[in-house]
Amino acid sequence: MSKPATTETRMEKIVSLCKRRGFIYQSSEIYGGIGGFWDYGPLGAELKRNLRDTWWRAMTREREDVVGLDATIIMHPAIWRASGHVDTFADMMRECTISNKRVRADHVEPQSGSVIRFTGAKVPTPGNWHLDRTIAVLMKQGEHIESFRKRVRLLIAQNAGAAAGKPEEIELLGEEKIDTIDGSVDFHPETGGMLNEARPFNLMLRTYVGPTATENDIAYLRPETAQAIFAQFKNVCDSSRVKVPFGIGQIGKAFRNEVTPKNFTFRSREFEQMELEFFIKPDEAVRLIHGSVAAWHEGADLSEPKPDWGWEMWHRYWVAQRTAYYASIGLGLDVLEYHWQTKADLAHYARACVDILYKFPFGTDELEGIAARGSFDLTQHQTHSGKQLEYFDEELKAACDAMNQEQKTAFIEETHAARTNLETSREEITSTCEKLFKGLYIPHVIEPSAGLDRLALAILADAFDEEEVTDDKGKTETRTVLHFHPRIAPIKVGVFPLLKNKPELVSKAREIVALLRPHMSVFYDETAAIGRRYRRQDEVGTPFGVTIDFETLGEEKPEFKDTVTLRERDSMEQRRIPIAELLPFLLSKIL
RNA sequence: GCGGGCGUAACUCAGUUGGUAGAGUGCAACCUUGCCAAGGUUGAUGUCGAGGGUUCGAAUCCCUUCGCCCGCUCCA
Repeated sequence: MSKPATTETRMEKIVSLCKRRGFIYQSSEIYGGIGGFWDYGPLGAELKRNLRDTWWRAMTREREDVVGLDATIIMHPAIWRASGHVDTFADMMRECTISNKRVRADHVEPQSGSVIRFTGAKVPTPGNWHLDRTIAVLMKQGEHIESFRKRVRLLIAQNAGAAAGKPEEIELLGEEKIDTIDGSVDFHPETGGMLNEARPFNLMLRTYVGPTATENDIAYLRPETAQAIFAQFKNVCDSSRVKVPFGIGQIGKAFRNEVTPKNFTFRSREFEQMELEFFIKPDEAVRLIHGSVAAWHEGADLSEPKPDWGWEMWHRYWVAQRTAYYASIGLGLDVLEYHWQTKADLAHYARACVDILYKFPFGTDELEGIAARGSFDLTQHQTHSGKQLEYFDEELKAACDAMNQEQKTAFIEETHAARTNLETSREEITSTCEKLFKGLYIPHVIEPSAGLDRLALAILADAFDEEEVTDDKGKTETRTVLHFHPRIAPIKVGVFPLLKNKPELVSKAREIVALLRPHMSVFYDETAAIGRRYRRQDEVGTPFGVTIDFETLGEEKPEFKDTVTLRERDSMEQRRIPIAELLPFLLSKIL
């Protein structure tokens, strides 16, 4: 579509910049591209690596209570049956033959009414649009024939798009009642259109393990990284001397056969997740050890974990931790939103889930979900694998050993009275309590799960800016700049000799590059005028520029010998700094 | 998957009734240049998304296909 540059949207400008400067390319572009897959170019690779590193550092290295894991993408298919992904990601779906609206084959409610067949439809006016296939629609019991016809016209119009024009202009052809049905599941519950044959609809990408590639060899590319953590929970416990509460963090690729990849890299078929599964004591265990469970209230102190925290405090704690993380890379509360899922939104096993959303140019959408998942996942894997995944808590055991039988009986009664799920039987509760008395439980889990590619996109969108800059001569122009936080900027510093045809300047600049290179990504540029070189770096978000001029060499003003001009990207201000102070200064900004 | 829009240089886009493709920006080289996209000279880059068809001749017309955007749909 031809349109003036001024109407190019912010998102289009970002996509264009990403391509032009080497942040993000379409995958397989020279072969026409492949939908839902994106490659990171030289600068994008640096940006993404920096983001990955900040997460890993904040979530594992800087904490005593989190360890890392790097698991395979392809795992035993049974994992995905235990997790529920095979069932919910592989439904048999049927589509309405008029509207293409999709429903799960096993979720169609039986309906009754008259089946009306039309041999086609047409619009007599200019476009000469026509539908020349037979369609069958259910006229529901009690539906008036005229409102039914109106509904069918609307249905056809919606599906045909602009070509068919207004619904009221559509002329239905060859109307005929062909059947009366009772309790049929062959018509779409909303549209009444006849459904096609059920087809498998699988959101997990498949492959085959082994050379024979038979039905028995099917494996899946993981649709999330979390399950590997649960599957290796026992190994980590047995080999790492970790004690609940503790977490296992992982960064890795995941794959989903999205129906509609969209919004640039936001919804991709291959993407990278950064997930933490943080295992905590069940509230009952906390209560046994400490006599009570700290309840969350507005303004509660979440700065340091406390031994008497229950799941809700831990959940809030991780929301606060993750918020602090986003602030540390430049995403403050002004660009984030929080969506607390309601009881109705929640998956049946989840106790709470908050989405952290970023205000993307195309809409506010999810960066991360922080879910309190109870003991669902480990319990599923214990059941399906037959392996004991309970954790032995010495502290709990010691606390229970100090209780007498009366106290234990009272505890069981309290627990039964406080149960949230009324389907849980007294026997189950008693059995769980007896386990607790022995120090055994399946840990509960808090799961902060973030999308690395979405974060990279948010960072790009947030950093992108077009500033109106007025120079000394009063000339106004647009400066395109990416305001990356120095910590995550792909290039930390640009080094420029003021003039490239003066060998002393060039060799001094090369010395400074050699000085900085071991510590950070440095970009050396000697071409074109100095102003242009600054602007080039602005456009890729380099926070600092260092210029070597004749003062650096000690000419004219000896007091400036071995100082350089340091130019700051956001303010465009310059100051002189001794070369000896350059490295410590830059390191203080990027670490 | 359905409907609509679009696909020409690295980017943003022109391209007349079908006659062998252009601009601006960017990039490279040189000259000039003392600090915010300076000036000058020169230069490189296109299977016109891909495949097929019509035609003496296709960026242009037709068919198929792929990709991107929007809406629907889907969405742990």
